[in-house]
Amino acid sequence: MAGVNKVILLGNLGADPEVKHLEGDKVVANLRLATTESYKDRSGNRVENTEWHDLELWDGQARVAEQYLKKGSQIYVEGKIKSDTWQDDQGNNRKRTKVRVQSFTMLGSRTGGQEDAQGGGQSSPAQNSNTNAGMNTSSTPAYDGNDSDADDLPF
Amino acid sequence: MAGVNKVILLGNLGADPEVKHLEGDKVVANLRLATTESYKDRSGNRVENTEWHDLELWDGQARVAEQYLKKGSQIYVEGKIKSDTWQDDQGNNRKRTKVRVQSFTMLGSRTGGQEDAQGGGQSSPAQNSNTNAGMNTSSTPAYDGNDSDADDLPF
Amino acid sequence: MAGVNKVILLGNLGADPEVKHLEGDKVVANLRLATTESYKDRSGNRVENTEWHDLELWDGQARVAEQYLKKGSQIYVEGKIKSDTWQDDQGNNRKRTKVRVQSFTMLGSRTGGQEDAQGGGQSSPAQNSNTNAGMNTSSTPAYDGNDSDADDLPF
Amino acid sequence: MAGVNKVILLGNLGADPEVKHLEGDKVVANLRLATTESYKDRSGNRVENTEWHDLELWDGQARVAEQYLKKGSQIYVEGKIKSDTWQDDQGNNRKRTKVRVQSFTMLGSRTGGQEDAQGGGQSSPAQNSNTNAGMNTSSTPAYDGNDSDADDLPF
DNA sequence: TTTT
DNA sequence: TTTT
Repeated sequence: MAGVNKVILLGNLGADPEVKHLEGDKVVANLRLATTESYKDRSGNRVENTEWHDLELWDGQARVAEQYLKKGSQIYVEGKIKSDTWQDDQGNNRKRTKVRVQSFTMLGSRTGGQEDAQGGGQSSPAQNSNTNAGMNTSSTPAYDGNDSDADDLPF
Repeated sequence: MAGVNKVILLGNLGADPEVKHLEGDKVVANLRLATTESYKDRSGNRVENTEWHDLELWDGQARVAEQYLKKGSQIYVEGKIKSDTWQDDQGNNRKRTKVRVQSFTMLGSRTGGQEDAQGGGQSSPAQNSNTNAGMNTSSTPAYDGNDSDADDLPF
Repeated sequence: MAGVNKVILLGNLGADPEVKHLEGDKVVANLRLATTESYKDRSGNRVENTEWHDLELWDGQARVAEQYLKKGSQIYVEGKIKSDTWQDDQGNNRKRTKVRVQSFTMLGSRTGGQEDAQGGGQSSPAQNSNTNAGMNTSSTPAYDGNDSDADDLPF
Repeated sequence: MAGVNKVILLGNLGADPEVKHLEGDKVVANLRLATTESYKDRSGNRVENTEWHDLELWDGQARVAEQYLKKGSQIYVEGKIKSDTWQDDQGNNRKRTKVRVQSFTMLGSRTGGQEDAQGGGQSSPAQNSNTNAGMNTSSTPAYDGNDSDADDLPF
């Protein structure tokens, strides 16, 4: 009965977050995350393999994502697999799988250049560096996922 | 560039493994795994939520699954998310997500009764217990996923 | 700055939990958990290797452990590594490392026999089975670690 | 019997790797890794908490670490907890816990400046950025931990 | 002793 | 000291 459903991802965003502000103060953000593995094949050639993940974040997490993440951002994510199933117009069973994010940590950005990878707005000089500013949406375990509490935003 | 794509699951099989023996000694097994979380809602009622995962195992792993797993088996799984994308008859982009298993460990079975949850064939009395016989397809990290080596089967 | 410190264990308790009730309603439980890996060495002999872990649980988690866990219990654990450092009588720097548990799930018990591995008290027949009764101290992510709330106990 | 003993860390090195070349081509590297969590306490003050981990890497992994890691490097690590126990001069039981690394991925470096944190030699412009050059010691699961194969070095 |  |  008891189960475990845990996903750990580390990769880069393929696009800016898509954020929807719903009624009742609810917010949802959808992210496209690429995780790339690279290895040598038999002939010794380096091969790269990229997997694209659909991430879904809610409320506090979504707001942090909206403010600080953008195309190219590198993040570490913990979450769980969550599938939606429905019937399409032809009556076929359809399924779409995404990762429901429970916490994430910003690691840096690949965009390079002088733009601020963390989305601007911080006054702390430390976080204005382009490299690995490091920010965790749930650094203290006691509030993991408790994203309805705006005061829990990590800054 | 470097990425992490890791899935950790613990749950029970919804059906016996579906195994296909392909040419060239290759074997693939598909499993349906349920992970159930349960929690109390606002009204204090216990709610259960089951997620179904499509697992894919190859070669050595698939052979172990074929021999020892069945409907009801409880397993711990490590793997990665892997999606297939294609166009359907109507030209729509389709996507199917599964978990490519890298290693798994048998924990027990929910089938109860006197049947042998481990699929029979073992002579060890210890492993004939219905509960938590415990078997790992890749107990030693050096061979994690090296499932082309039949000698690496864990028994 | 941002970091990840995560431990995932699955094993059996070597002894009953040691529980201390402190002032101010605080409770701490210490567990000894064995994780065993087994593999074949070069000569093809099966080798078993057991690692012993010191687990520390607080408050709600500790209370669940006290009630339901005992020597032999099989559990799945998520937590983090946490070290205490101090100077001993001779002025040497000493360090003791343990795993601070954030959530755990009961998987079953190896005690066999007719005793109720889950500590008794449940009325649900499903949970009275000796096998894998399955109970999670934080099945819903929103309350992971929120162990100060007695109402969050999973039953 | 079957067990799981898994550690996932993401942090920065507190010092350059200490590498010992042993007889028979064996190499061992020891790393000091800091994982920092930060959270707000009740008064709303940001608190930082750093845990220091002793990492041990062998052979192929150790050689990669020696070449490419240094003080300040940010890495993602998978491994397992491993303790040594012994008796000290006074006959007391002593225990030292470390993390035996199974795979790691370089994420970047905090050293800044013009030095190439990844050790130089890459021609890909993407990898010449000082940030998040990304390199994985075992990108393909089939060789996780198979560090006796020098050809498995990821470049 | 890292990092921000 | 667990478990098989």
